[in-house]
Amino acid sequence: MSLIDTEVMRGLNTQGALSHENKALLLGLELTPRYMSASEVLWQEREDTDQFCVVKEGWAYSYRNLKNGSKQIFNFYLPGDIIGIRDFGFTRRLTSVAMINKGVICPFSYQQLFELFGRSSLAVGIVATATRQQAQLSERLIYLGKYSAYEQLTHFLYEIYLRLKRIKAVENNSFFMPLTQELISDALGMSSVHVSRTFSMLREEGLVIRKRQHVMLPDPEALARLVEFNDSYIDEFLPPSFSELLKS
Amino acid sequence: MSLIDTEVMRGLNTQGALSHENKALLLGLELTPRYMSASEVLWQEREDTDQFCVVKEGWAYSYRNLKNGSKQIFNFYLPGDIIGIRDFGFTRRLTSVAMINKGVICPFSYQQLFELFGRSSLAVGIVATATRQQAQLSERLIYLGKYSAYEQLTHFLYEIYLRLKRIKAVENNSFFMPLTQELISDALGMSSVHVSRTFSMLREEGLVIRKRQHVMLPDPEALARLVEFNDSYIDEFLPPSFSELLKS
DNA sequence: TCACCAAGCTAACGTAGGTTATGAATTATA
DNA sequence: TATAATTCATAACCTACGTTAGCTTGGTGA
Repeated sequence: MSLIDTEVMRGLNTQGALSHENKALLLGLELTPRYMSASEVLWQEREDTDQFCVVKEGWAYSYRNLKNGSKQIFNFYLPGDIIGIRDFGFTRRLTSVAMINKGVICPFSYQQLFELFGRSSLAVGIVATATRQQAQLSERLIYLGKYSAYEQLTHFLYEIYLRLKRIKAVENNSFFMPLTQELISDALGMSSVHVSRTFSMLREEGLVIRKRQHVMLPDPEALARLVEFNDSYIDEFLPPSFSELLKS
Repeated sequence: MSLIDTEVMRGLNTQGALSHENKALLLGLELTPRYMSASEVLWQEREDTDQFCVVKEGWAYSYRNLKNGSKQIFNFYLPGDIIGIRDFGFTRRLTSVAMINKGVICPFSYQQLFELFGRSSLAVGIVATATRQQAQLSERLIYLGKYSAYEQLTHFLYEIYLRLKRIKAVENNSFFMPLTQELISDALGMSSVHVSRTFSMLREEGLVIRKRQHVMLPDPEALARLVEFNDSYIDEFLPPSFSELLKS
């Protein structure tokens, strides 16, 4: 998997926005795959930052261990996602990142990206990726602040569903989700007991059927209606002016 | 105020990182000031995106009105902050932005920025700004998720204090903060009643003295210790490699 | 100076969700 | 196949915070 296969670049590409030159630059970034075992740590908070990673297989997550013993998860990374943009512009990692299940990641250095910046307009793609991730976090912020656990979990599941659908990892409204309820609770800022309770509610209502790591949403749109999902931050293409720039 | 006077660019500048050429480019962005009255709206959610703004005077905030009638505030913008980076890469605004008190803002178009991208390495500065804002949000996420209202408010006040100190708006541990308790409650995701309760606690403990829009923190470091404040996302300079790039 | 209104304080009461605990189901390891 | 370790479900109890309400304070304008 090369950088061109990541979410944003793929989006650019399908719009025919990338010039041959820019494509060549992206493909030129040699991405040597690294095989990761489950719960293997990519990096720890406060380590020096020197690289991004593209997830090729498996799921990963960024988190911070808090002084009170609990853990806050910021983001889950699915295949095609770029990890580490958050730390771009800082000398040290702001969060730790670890694999959830086993998988494959492809690291590439900041240095390589700098060289791109100097030679091409691809920077906008990176900026766009960064803002997209920020937008995802912002949506989470809303649900943390103002909605009940029921609505939070609904929103979370629907977001995962949409992201997996984008990478063709949903079949018959079913998908593989290697998350324990404890991981979910760390992401949503609630207790794992309450995650369980809330899953029970969703199950009784027939909205979510879950068997371990296998999730089925009989009627995904019903979930979306429950939370009035704002999917522009996931689905939207780049504005036309971006495409123009990238063709040059 | 030109773009060069914004937080990140100022940081770059004081490190001697900006080449003459890049400085000239930044200064060339004519920023015509616009005088804003209190609670005037800069833009609404879903409007077309076409510009950033630099806050010259006054405070502003980004927010979204929720279907349940409440409001979630994402960010407060102080003088020197750039508003609108969040929307860069999207065709429509993700949040509304309004002034809190009266002030002055300087808009500049995305188009102008694109031209910079094509001609210089300044993109890294923008990326860095975007990631810094993201980092701020991430910290808020932690406090929303895992900490009590007391700790949240403490963290919030200390963050404002630090940001104001950076722009020399703190004197004798005192500063001007034009926020009502209701605005704070919308930002922290709690009720305004509970914000008041929590302020009372902080007052009784002698940690925060507040008279309307005037705040004094007799011992700021005491607050920092309470929340183990991670200030790297506010204070840290850019990594050396960025500076190198920007000199060219 | 008075009237008005927004902002803030405090109290009383209700509830969503935290905590602790126990047991069942599932997976991993020997 | 037995044993241990996770993961999940459900119950009982508790608390931080939301909600509603009534009062005080301070700023603003005629």
